[in-house]
Amino acid sequence: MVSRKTVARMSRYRRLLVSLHSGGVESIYSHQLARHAVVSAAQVRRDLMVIGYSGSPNKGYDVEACIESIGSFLDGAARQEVALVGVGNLGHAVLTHFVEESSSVAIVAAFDVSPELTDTSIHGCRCFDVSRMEELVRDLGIEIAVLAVPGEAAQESAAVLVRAGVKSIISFAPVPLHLPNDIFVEYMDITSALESAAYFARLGGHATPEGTNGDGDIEPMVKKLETLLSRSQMKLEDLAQRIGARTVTPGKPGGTEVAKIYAGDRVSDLLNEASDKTLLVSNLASVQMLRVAELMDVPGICFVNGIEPDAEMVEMARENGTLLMVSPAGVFETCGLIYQSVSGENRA
Amino acid sequence: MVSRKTVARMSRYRRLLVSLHSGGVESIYSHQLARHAVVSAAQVRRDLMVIGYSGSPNKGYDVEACIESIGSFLDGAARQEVALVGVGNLGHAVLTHFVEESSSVAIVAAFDVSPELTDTSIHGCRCFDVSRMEELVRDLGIEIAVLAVPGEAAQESAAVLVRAGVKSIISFAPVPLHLPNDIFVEYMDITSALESAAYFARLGGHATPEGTNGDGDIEPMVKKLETLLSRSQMKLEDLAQRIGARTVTPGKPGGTEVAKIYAGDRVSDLLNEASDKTLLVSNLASVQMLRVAELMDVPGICFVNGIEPDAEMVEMARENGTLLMVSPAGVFETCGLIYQSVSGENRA
DNA sequence: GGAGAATCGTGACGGATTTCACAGCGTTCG
DNA sequence: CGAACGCTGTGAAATCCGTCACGATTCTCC
Repeated sequence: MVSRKTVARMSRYRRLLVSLHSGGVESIYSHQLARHAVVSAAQVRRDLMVIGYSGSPNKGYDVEACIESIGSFLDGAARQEVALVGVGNLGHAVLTHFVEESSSVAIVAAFDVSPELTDTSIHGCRCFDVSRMEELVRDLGIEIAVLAVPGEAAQESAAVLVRAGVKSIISFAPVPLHLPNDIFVEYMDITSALESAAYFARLGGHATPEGTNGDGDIEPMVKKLETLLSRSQMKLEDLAQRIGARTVTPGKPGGTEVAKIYAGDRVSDLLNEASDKTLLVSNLASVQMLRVAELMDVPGICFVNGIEPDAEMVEMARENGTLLMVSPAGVFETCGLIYQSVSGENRA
Repeated sequence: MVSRKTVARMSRYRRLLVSLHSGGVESIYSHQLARHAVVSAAQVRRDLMVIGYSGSPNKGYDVEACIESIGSFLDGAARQEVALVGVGNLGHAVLTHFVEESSSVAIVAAFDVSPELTDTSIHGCRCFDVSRMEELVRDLGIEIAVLAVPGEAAQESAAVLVRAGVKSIISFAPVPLHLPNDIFVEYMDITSALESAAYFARLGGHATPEGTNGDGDIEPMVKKLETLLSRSQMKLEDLAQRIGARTVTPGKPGGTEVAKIYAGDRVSDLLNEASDKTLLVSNLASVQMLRVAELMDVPGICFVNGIEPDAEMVEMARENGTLLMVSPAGVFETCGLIYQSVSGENRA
């Protein structure tokens, strides 16, 4: 019996893998996937073990095959159809979420009490009056429902759905549902989530001691950071996002991995240290820096303190295919953020 | 250190207690609250122990004091303010959810990229351009944020929020967030939830063996059901909802507890068995039944198979203050549902 | 007043889930 | 060609969480 949490992680893995695959990634190691999914590497390996997919020790997991494998575990033979109950704001939001998804689950019918919605079509999904719900759900053989109705109506709607043959319910209503215990219920309780969030916000740092990062050993810090960076398969663009920097000019198409960070503007050091996988962090937005960057094939530069490069530099960077980003923080903070972003991350 | 799940349950308890309190309930036993919250009685007691609230062995927990106590645990000294990022359908839905809530958390500002939303007010919440987010969040000292933006924008928004001092984030985006690990993140991932739901729907009954219901002993079945019913403090109206029956005439104001079920139409038995806390389940919609009901002070009758009482009966029932409901299912199914509803319930 | 029944509080226990740690194995480099 | 490296797969340990079971307490009813 595979647990609820494991299944949820599978879904997450698949989404990440699909995204990576479309980005051209062919194979991936457990710790890389772990980083993307924000879980531990051991967790990834164990989860993939559960579904019986094996990677190779030297190439890691084949992304395509792994997606396939998760698919055969998560998805049924036929596409599974979902009913949506309650077409208010939340219902609309849920529908919007799923128009693009060509996944193996699809919302095929919506129900609401409001007469003006009846027989309209929203994002390609037909809306019926709630009085026809039981009949339709039963006849269509729908076994999954999303409950987006007010709390008062939730229990009753759920009871009707279950009677019509629904096996799984996702409820946004802030009330516990009383249902037979072979019905799967997933609560998405915003109120409760907010109150929890408030509690933990007030509590302040409940930081898990960053400690040894699961697998790997602890190395001298510099070495470690480099290793982590190169392992993380992190693209310049990702990094920019993670530290909240704004990208001014795009880098080379397809993105570039970053394996090293150099902070400073000492050209001599730079000439020694920089490589084609180095991100330059500098508070000196001069053409000079760009020239050095081009010389050393440095793929990206991050200016700090919110310093904007002038038009000439932007032009030059664009021509060279050098990625320029601007971080509002200072050198120290920027480096700190990057470090944190790579080494000490929140694990769900 | 109190766990995430416990905190979430606290929130749930409080909401239920508040609702019960406004319904006139003064005190409550652990197993009653447990039933409402769909958890085990032991769980309730342990949770309340955590926050240091003590009930009395004979009266159970004082509802008002308990609400108070949970409040002092969950809520901070000052009201905590929340920022909403992304004012699409989902954002609207979240705002709607919270207009009525006069709780200790409040959404005070919303942010969106869309210029036409800027400086509008939605449900009394001012909407700003996202460019001012960092500044405003920092200046207002907001530490909690709800992230209702598309997946692509989630990581960047989160980074900005954290830089502005946010400690807790609730994210609806279907991507894991890479953040320092002293930031609390609660994911409300609809996609993942749906895929899990699909998986478990297909899997069919993963029923937890209903087993001994936590505390109490196992008694002969009839006795047990009665005990459970009387313990459950279940009102006729609740029961109707839970089995998906439609209420035709209301019962006595304030509702009536139901402690016993009698199914059948043998008047002689009925005269022996029925009490003022019995629900009659019958497939015979005759005036005769109503007379007996009145005679025995039976508070409610449930007709099965969707049989509608005629106008005369409805009139009579209304006069007598007898609650009439109609269940679409047969006697067997209705009884089964009630039984299930009382004894074997899904526990989240 | 004492027996009985019901409840709460809590230490002990057990199951589930995650992490640790290491064997096994292909790859790379000297 | 052998040694070192880095990864996967997995048994074992650790941790978290919920349940059980029982003593303590209070009320009710002879």
